[in-house]
Amino acid sequence: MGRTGDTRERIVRTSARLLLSRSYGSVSVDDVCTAADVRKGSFYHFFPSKAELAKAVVDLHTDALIDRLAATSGESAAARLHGVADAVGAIQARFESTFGRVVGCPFGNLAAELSTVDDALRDHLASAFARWEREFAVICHRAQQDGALRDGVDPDRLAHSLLAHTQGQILLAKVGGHSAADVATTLHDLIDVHLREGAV
Amino acid sequence: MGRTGDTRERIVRTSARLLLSRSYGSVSVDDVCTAADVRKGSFYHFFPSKAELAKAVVDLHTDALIDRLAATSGESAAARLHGVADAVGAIQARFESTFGRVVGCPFGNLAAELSTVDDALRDHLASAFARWEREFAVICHRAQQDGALRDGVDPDRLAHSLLAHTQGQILLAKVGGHSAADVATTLHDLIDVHLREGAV
DNA sequence: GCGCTAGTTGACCGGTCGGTCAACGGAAAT
DNA sequence: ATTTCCGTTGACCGACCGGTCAACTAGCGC
Repeated sequence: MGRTGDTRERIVRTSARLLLSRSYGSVSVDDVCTAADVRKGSFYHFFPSKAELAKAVVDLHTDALIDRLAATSGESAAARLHGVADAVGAIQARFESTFGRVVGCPFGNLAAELSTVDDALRDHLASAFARWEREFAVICHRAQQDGALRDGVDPDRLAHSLLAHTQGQILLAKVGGHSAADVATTLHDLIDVHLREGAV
Repeated sequence: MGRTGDTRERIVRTSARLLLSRSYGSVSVDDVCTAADVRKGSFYHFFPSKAELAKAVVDLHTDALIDRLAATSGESAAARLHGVADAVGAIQARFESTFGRVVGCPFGNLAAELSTVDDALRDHLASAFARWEREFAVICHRAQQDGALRDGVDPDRLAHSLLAHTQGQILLAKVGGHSAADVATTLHDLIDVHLREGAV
């Protein structure tokens, strides 16, 4: 075996930061290399292309998100639903304090920019979103079993709706210059209208 | 005066098409010029920069959207609310048939990609979204006056929520390969949960 | 201590990027 | 008919893009 280092990880983490602060198109491989203090040859030793780097960044965020959702607990399913909104709010708040403003969702940003440009990356993002939605759906189904959902509310549709709302809300906050706290608030509102009155 | 032509308009319309089918970063000025059969010098006669072209494209879509919303009528405010969902669905369906798949919202795509990159463009998009949201809000307020809204539903928040939902739903359809019809359906669902039962 | 190999380096490449410019052309106003 | 000036043209620019490569180096297994 040859030597071992943290170069690859440094590249991914640095890219994650740069991709949040700007767009995929405006972040060059040279930018990444400079910021990560890595020579370009090393970059292409680990990644066959810039697009593959983007996938790695998506994976990084996916893992982080799943971890945080797993840590989200609450007595009732209804409370766990609100916990999801809190998790999203917390992540966005961290980004906001790091970059000084809402910079968007790591998945949503890449999805909007590259879904029509790179099919492989779109697939990758679709999988990430699907996984995310499945996590939501599990909680929504439990909420329904608990009788916390309003009549006629389909748990799968609610999960999808929740995800869409999250994406849209973050996007609007990003372009409108709103705060991460507002994102969480409107998310809580959406959950409330789907819950039976009095449910906790 | 010198001669007059449709060059500028041809540039804008061609760009609108290209920007929907791909991303801002992946569409070069040369691409636009080739597709519009315009020489680059002419392009820069009308637009000081590529970013200014993007603004013009945003304006084009804004006008089209406002026109369509104005044409949306219905007996009751509740029906007009659903008419908004239909309008969005119709626009997306047209894009879908043109490009063979859901390609995203013209505003949302640019907002996601460029909000963190170009401040002037972000402002421009923020104004477009604000105008859009105001149109929604008027209808939501009327619905409330008609007593069609569920108790505790704030019309302004509903308008914002509707916009966010639209954006998120379109984004998810784009990355997930869903159809424009699904977007409209989920939008109708969202409206229904905010309406008092039995309201039309 | 030696060989293997994963990791590193920096020079290099062709193409494309957004943008510039001086010269030219043609319709409208006089 | 001449002036005027918006519109048009195509050659041109330096910077930067993503990506390549041959030579080199340092650590692990032996």
